[in-house]
Formats: sequence, structure tokens, C-alpha cells
Amino acid sequence: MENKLFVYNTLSRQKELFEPINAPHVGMYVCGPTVYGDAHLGHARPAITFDLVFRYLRHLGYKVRYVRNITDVGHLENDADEGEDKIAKKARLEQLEPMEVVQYFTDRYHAAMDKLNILKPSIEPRASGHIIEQIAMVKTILKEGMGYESMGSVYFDVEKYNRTNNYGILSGRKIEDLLSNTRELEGQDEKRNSFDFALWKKAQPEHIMRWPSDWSDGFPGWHLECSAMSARYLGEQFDIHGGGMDLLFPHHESEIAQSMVANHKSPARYWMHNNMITINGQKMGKSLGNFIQLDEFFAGEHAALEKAYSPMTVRFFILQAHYRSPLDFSNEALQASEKGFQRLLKSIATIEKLVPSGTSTADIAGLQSKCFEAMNDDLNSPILIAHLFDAARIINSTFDKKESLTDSDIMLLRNMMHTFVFDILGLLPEKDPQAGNLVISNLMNIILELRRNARTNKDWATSDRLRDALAQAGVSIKDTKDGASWELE
RNA sequence: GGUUUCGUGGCCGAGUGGUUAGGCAGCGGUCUGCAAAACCGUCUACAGCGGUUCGAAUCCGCUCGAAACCUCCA
Repeated sequence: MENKLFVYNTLSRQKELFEPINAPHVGMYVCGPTVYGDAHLGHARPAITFDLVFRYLRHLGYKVRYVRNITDVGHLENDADEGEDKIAKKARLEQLEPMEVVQYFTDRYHAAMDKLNILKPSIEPRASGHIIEQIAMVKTILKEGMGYESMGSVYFDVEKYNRTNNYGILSGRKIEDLLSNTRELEGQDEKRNSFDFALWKKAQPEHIMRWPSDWSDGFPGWHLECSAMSARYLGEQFDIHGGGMDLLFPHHESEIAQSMVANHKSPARYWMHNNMITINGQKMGKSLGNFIQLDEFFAGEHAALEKAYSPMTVRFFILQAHYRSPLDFSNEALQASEKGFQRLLKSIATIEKLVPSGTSTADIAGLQSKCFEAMNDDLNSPILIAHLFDAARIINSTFDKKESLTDSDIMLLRNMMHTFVFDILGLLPEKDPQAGNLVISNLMNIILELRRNARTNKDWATSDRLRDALAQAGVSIKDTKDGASWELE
């Protein structure tokens, strides 16, 4: 843990030295998905961003407890569906039990995350499994006088809270500005102010996800689950709270307010927010209808996709941008990432073929230091990747005898590449599943043997005919110094 | 309208008061029977207008343009 890791803290709006409350232990909470639909590219970003944080902290030697929730209750659909839960709505449409929908999309989410090689969080709590904790928190907030009951629902009194605290500490918003932005929404007459948020919501008769409470049969408010579950598993104050930038306000702002009242502590020391993925410059989002599901990427089945993009291509694409910058989707950019990633992987394989020299013409240790510097500077994965491409150039040049490396430098380089590419960036070489097929492999050996004979006899017509026919069949042949190799298209 | 952020070369995307980002594409070369692939080398830039400075793409101001949030959202 000699590395000095700096992270950008949204609270202070600057990079700060990361110092855990109880080193070597680190507590990290990240807002997970609402499981009422398949994961799209936008979901991949926070998952990958905080997977990178998780992996890097572990690499630095920290013992990290990573909590990422599953939201399966509590989100209102929209103005038109006042009081109707997203999960419940989907369930009614599909004639399924709400929990059946939750289970289905949770499993699908996990499968997509597995493909992206995202490590599982230490704990993945569900909101519906923590109703008791949430009700207890509502009671505490009421006892503290910062909440009020109205027609069976309970609301947080933002204005009162703001007299002694700062509602806006995270987002930079001022309550006066919020006041002037009052919009007339249905059901707001229950609230004292438009910006008050629900702690407990009374369920309408048709609402099937409901739990009993002192105030009504209902369900917990939008922001409560994260406050209740983070406190339960990480304590009242923990190290890192993460999520998408779109959650900054009001979700995270309200989380802070709730925790300040219930626990008299600001819940997290470092707030980290990943930026959005855009498509044609606009946020990719469910409500905008412009999202592309992850499985559609992997299968290439979407009108906006020119081809399929493998999970590792998507992962590399996301890591090539800094997590706090917006990232614009395009086929051109994806294909650039795909090729670049393959080049990086090939260079790692080439390390094994390097022949050691007595001296080194490249500074491998220095390059390794630069890689750590990049990561320590707020997880700057694009800079790290640029350094890794420098390493790739050194590897290839050494292989071409234009540079030289000592035995120990080669070992260092191998270790460095494996550590950063596989362990920290979480990238994996993707093996063609068919390539391992023994029958195909044997057939290819027979065909290439025939072609090799033809070539020995300078029978170019036969040689080229085999190559063209194989290309038609979806197998590409590459002639190298060491003979021909093949791969499936 | 308010809050926050951003505008970099053909595309994507880092950086930041004086020193190469990187990837993809393009171009040149090596290799090759040819081709492909691979590898090496290499060009194009900091929205516009002012200001501060010895020096600004980098700091300040204005203009234009874009985005996120302000309502569920990763």
C-alpha cells in the first residue's frame, strides 16, 4: 500500500488522497440496477468502473467489502403512473409474480455481468429483503422530527433539514433554486414542498408490492434502500459510495440527508460518479428508448450495430475512456477498440517468444511506474492503456530484434502486462469456442497439409484455391514464416 | 429558466501554462509467389473572439454550440 491513490470526490469536487477509515479494510457501496428490464450498455459503465476500483484496491492490498444492491421495489414509474411500482407494472403486463420478474431479470443481469468479467460484489442485497431496516429508519427520522406523515405516506422535510444542514452539499444545489423550480405534479399536494421526498409511500389498491407499517400498507421511498442497506453492511460511515452521475441528484443528495438525520453522520467519505454513455451525443437510457442491450451487442442484433461486439471489446471500449468523461457510442469507435485490444493481446502472447539479451534498450521498470501513476491518478485507465500500448511496441520491436531486453526485464514485462491487463483491467483473452473443437482442428490440419504440399511444389493455383474456398467457408488462412495458421471468422 | 460539466486532428479519446498521449483509419516501409495478416515508421489538433503572461490548447472574460441533472433512470 505504498501507492498513493487519489480519487475524485464529488463532495469536494477535487482529487483527494484515498485514506480508508479502517485500513486495510475498505467499505464500498455502489447503486445497482433496478431489475425490470435487460441490462443495456449504460449499465455496463458503473459495473465496469467500480469493478476497476474494486480490483485495484484489492491489488493494492486492501480488504474490500463491496456492496452493490439490487433494486426490486420502490421506484415510481412516471407522472402518468403515479404510485405504480416499476416492478409491479411489468408484472401485471406479463402476468407474472413481481418476484418472478425480479428473479428473471436479476439472473439475466448476472449473466451479462459475468460475460463482461465483472467480479461479483461481496454482498448483493435486495431492497425487498430489507423492509424492516427501512421502516426502522423512517421511524428514526420521524422521531428526529425531520419527517412528517401525510395521508398514509411519510415524507422527508427538506426545508427543515436544510435549516441545520446543507441539502445540496453533494450536488451544489440551493434550496431556493429548487423552490423556484416548482412544477405541478400529481400527488404533490400531500407534500409540504415539491422537493420533499418520500420515505414511505402508501400503496394504491391495485399496487401488489406492499408491506404493512404504522402508516399504511405500502412500500419504502425511493432513496431509502441504499441508506438502510449501506448502514447495515458497511456501518454508519464507510469509505466509498459510487454510482452513475444521473443519481447524484436527488438520489445521493437525499441519501446523505437521511443518514445525517438517522445516524448523525455523513454516510460516505468519498463519493465517486461515473459519467454516461451517449449515443449520438444523447444519454443512452431506458426512458429515452435509445438504449442497446448488452446481449444485442454480443449477438450483433440491433439496427444500430454493424456487427457483433464481444464482451471484452465492450469492456475495453469503456476502459479506453476515463470513467468521469462521457463516452459516445459508435461502430467506428467499437471497431477501433476491438482491433486495438487484439493487438494488445497478441503482444502479450509474443512475450513468451522473446529471446533475452545481455542489456535492455527499454526502461521496463520505469514503464511499470508510469502504469501505477496512471491508476493512482483517479483510476486513469485510458492513460494506463496508452502505456500498455507502449509496452506492446517494445515487445514487438524486441521480437523484431530492433530492441533488446534482459531476462529479468522480460519477466518484469510479462508480470506487468498480466497484472494490469488481466488482473486490474479485468480483460480476458477470448478464445474462439469452435477453435478448440478437435474434429475441426484435425480437418484443418489435413487441409493445411495438402496446401503445404502444393506450395512446396509452387502449385499456387491449388494453394490459392484452398485459401479462397476456406475463406468462403468462414476460415481465414494466414501464411507466416512458421507456416500457415487459421482462425474462424 | 436554474445547477453542473464540456467543446481536442478523418473517427474515438487522454492531457494541461513551455517537453510524444494512445487506439483506429490514412500514408510510407519490412515480410510474402501473390494476397491477407503481422510488424516498424509517420502526417493532420486543441469551437470563436478578446485578456493575463516572456510564453496558452491549458488561466480569466465574453460569444456560439452540446450534454447531464432539476421527474424514474447507470
